[in-house]
Amino acid sequence: MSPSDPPAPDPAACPPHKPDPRIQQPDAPDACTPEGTGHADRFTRAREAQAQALLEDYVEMIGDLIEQLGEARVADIAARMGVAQPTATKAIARLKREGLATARPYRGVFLTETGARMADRVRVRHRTVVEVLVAVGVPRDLAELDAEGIEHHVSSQTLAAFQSYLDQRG
Amino acid sequence: MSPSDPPAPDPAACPPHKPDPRIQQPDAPDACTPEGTGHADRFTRAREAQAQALLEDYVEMIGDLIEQLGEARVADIAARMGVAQPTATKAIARLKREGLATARPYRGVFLTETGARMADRVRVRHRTVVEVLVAVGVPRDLAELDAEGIEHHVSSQTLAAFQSYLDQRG
DNA sequence: TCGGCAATATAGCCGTTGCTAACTTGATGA
DNA sequence: TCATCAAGTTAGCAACGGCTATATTGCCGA
Ligand SMILES: [Mn+2]
Ligand SMILES: [Mn+2]
Ligand SMILES: [Mn+2]
Ligand SMILES: [Mn+2]
Repeated sequence: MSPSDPPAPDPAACPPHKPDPRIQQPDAPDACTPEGTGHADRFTRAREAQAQALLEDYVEMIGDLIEQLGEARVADIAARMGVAQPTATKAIARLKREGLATARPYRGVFLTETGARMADRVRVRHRTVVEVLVAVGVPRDLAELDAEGIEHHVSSQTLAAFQSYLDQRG
Repeated sequence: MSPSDPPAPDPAACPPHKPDPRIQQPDAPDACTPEGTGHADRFTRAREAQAQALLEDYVEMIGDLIEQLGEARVADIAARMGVAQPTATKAIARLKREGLATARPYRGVFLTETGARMADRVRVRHRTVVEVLVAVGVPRDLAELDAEGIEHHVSSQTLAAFQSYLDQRG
């Protein structure tokens, strides 16, 4: 596993990189070929989830701000996200592009119907993730921290399993 | 929550954006000011975890490939990550920059001591996350998928809690 | 009313992570 | 031996998400 320790491949097991045009039917998964393990989709999936994460957090937070303060200002959004104001403005531009928010320049930011629905969904999921973490023994403060990243990778089916788990253990 | 529904802020509760130079001591958390809630660190933390995610996945996978095939080739890395070869090459360049891997051009990729240690740590964490998900009722296939993203946001303390949970419930 | 200032927007930089197209290299087999 | 061609690299593009510096706007109080 170190550069000075060149690997000793077992030549009998998995001859690497000798394209063997013999009996291979092209769509049969080959145990000796990395593609055969089908791990790639996992990473693609995780990347897609991550691409949504920023939108989800902004939308949830804008919903919170409107609820708590009556409006969502760029300065407040930026402060809560821990970014500079132009960064928040740029993110809001993306929210608008994706139909999740609207904004009147130099005024507040508002959620569309779609955005508001996403905010609610994300808020529920966030709370459920925290509760599951607490239920398995994570201190609540820490659960709150870790959940902020974890939540975006919890699929709806996994979320359903979480809810069952919490219900059934009262 | 919609643009046509301008918020009705409770003016008595939290007068927004009137900088009130009165009795405020500057470092006292203000309940009416979003910064006072101290949520920003959470997101900063999640962003930092995410910045590590790519490195962690590559390092783990390179370790797997060396173990399984005796060597880690760019083509195999790219295939398993579900990206194009130049994307893998670029990621490997970052691994080298960060002291996690070395590579002989046109030959294989190798892990440094640091990289190998990270690979082991990440592999253990990945398995633990999957086992916790399974333990709370997530089907194993799905647990494997979701864990690929979740793992990177599980802090070492949360991981310790996960391990205790798994131990204590046999 | 209107000048000043705080909030917001814009411009432009950087690094990361994808991609495709084109070039280089080196291993293989005839 | 050496031509071929798969594997790898390089070049260059785009989108995203940070940032700072600067321009703009609109709100409030004098
Ligand atoms: Mn989050
Ligand atoms: Mn959240
Ligand atoms: Mn992962
Ligand atoms: Mn993993």
